[in-house]
Amino acid sequence: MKWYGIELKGEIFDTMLAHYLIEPEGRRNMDELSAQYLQYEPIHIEELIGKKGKNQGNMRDVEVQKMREYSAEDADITLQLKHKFVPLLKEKELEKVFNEVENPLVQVLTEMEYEGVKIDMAFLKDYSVQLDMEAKAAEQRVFDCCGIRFNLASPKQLGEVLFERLQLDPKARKTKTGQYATGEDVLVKLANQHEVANDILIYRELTKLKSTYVDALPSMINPKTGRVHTCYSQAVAVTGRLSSINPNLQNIPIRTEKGKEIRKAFVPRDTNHVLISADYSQIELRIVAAISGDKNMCDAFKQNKDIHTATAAKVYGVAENAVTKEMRYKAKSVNFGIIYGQGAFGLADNLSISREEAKQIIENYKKEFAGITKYMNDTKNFARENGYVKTLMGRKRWLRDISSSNFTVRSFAERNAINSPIQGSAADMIKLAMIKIHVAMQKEKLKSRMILQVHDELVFDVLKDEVETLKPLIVENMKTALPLPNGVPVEAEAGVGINWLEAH
DNA sequence: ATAAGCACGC
DNA sequence: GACGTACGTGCTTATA
Repeated sequence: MKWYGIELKGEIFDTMLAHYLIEPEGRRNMDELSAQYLQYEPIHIEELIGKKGKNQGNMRDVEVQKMREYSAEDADITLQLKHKFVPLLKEKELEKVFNEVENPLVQVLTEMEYEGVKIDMAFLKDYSVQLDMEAKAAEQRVFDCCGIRFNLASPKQLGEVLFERLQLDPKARKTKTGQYATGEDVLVKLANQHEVANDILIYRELTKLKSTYVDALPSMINPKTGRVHTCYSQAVAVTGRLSSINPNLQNIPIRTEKGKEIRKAFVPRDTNHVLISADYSQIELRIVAAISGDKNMCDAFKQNKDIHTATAAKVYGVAENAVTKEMRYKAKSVNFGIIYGQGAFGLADNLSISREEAKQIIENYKKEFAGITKYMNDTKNFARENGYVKTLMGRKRWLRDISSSNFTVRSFAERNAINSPIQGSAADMIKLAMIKIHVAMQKEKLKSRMILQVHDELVFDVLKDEVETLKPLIVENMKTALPLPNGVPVEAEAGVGINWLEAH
C-alpha cells in the first residue's frame, strides 16, 4: 500500500488515508504531509526511489518492498503521523469509517492488485487490426465527403472543416477557448442534416476503443505475472468511491456492441476457472429511498417493483400496467437526475422535450415523492449549518462553498450535498461487502480470488469446484453488508462465464 | 510538460 | 434570474 502503508504492530495504518478522511478537499503528497504535521523538512521520497516517469507494473508489494529499503526513517515518520492522526480521527468522529471500512479494506485491495487479471492478448491483437481497418474506412468516407484530407483526430481541424469549409451550422456552438465544439451531442444533432457526422462518430468510437483499451491493455501486462495489475486509490474520489489507474479497469466499455467485445478479453486464469460477476441492483436509488424515507419509493422497493415503472405510474397518475415505454424512459431519466440534483432545464435538454413538459413532470414527481424533496432540503440545510454532509458509515464530505453568495458556486455545492451521501453510502456498502467476502473466503480457505471492483460490481476469478459455494457467499454478503434504514431491501445478482462479458 | 477537448465507466 | 448531472481516468492534439 504505497510507501506510507507500512505495517505497524500488526495493523496497517495508512497516514494518507487518515489525512484524506480528515480533510478530503486538501489532498497532499506524503512529503508535504509529514512536513505539515511534524514540521519536518520534506524528504521527497519519490525522487529517492526514482518514481518519476512511467509507473509500470504498479503492484503494491513491489512498491512496499522498494519502500522498505528506506523504511527505517519512514516507519518512524509513519508512526509519528499515526500518533497525530488517531486523536484527530476521534475528534472529527471518523473512527468508524476509518476502523471499520478504510483500514480493513487496505489488505483486500492489496491482494486484488497483487492477483491481477488475465487478458487474452491474442484476441485483442486481432481486434486491433479489425478496428484499425474499420476506422480507416470511416476516415476515408469523411475525407471523400468533405473533399479534403486533414487530421480527423484533431477537434480543432475538424471544427474548421465542418463549420467554415462546409458551413454546416451558421450558429455553431464554440467552446470557452473559441474553438468549434465537436462533441458527441453536436455531431448527433448534425447527423440528421449531413451524413458525414455519422462517419465522424464511428471514427471517434473506433479510435477510442483502439487507443484506450485494445492497444493499451496488452502493453500493461506485467511480464512476470502475465496479468494486468491495476492500482486502486482509496484517497482520490471525494465521495469515498475507489478509483483505478494503470490501467483503469473501472471504465471498460459495455454500452455499445463494438465496445463490449473488449470484455471478452478479460478471462479466468485457466480452463479450471471461470469468472463470477456480482452486482447490486439500483443501489443508489435504494439508498435515496432509505435515507429519505420517502413512503412511495420505499414501498416500491419493498414490493420488489421495477423502480422506473413504479415512478412513471406515480408521475403520470396511471396504473403500472398502463405505463408505456416512453413513460418509463422519461421516469428513468428523472430518477437519474434526482441522484445528481438535476433541475427542469437539464431534464428537458436530456430528454429533448419542452421545458413545459419537463416542469410538469418534475412538479408531479415532487408531489408524489414528497419525501425526496424533503430530504433534499434537509440535506442542504444540514450542510449549511455544519459545513459537511455524511454517509451511512459516517464518512464526511466538507462543502466550503455551501453558503457562497455566488449562485453558480453555491448550486454546485448543493448538488454535491445531495449526491455525496448517496454515492458515498453506496461506496461504504460495497467496501464493507468486499471486506466480509474477503474474510469469509479466507476462513473457508478458498482458492478463488476477488479481482475487480467497479463501484457496484465485484468480479472474481473462481475455481470451477468453488462456484456453487462462492456464488451464494458473495451475494449474501453483498446484500447484508450494510442494512439500509426504513427496511429498504438490497438486491444483488451474480453471473458466471468464461469471460467478463459472459459473466456480467 | 501542460491544457483542452473528447470519450469510456458507474 | 443566474446555472444548466455526481464521481473518476486516459487518449490525442496543440502550445509552450
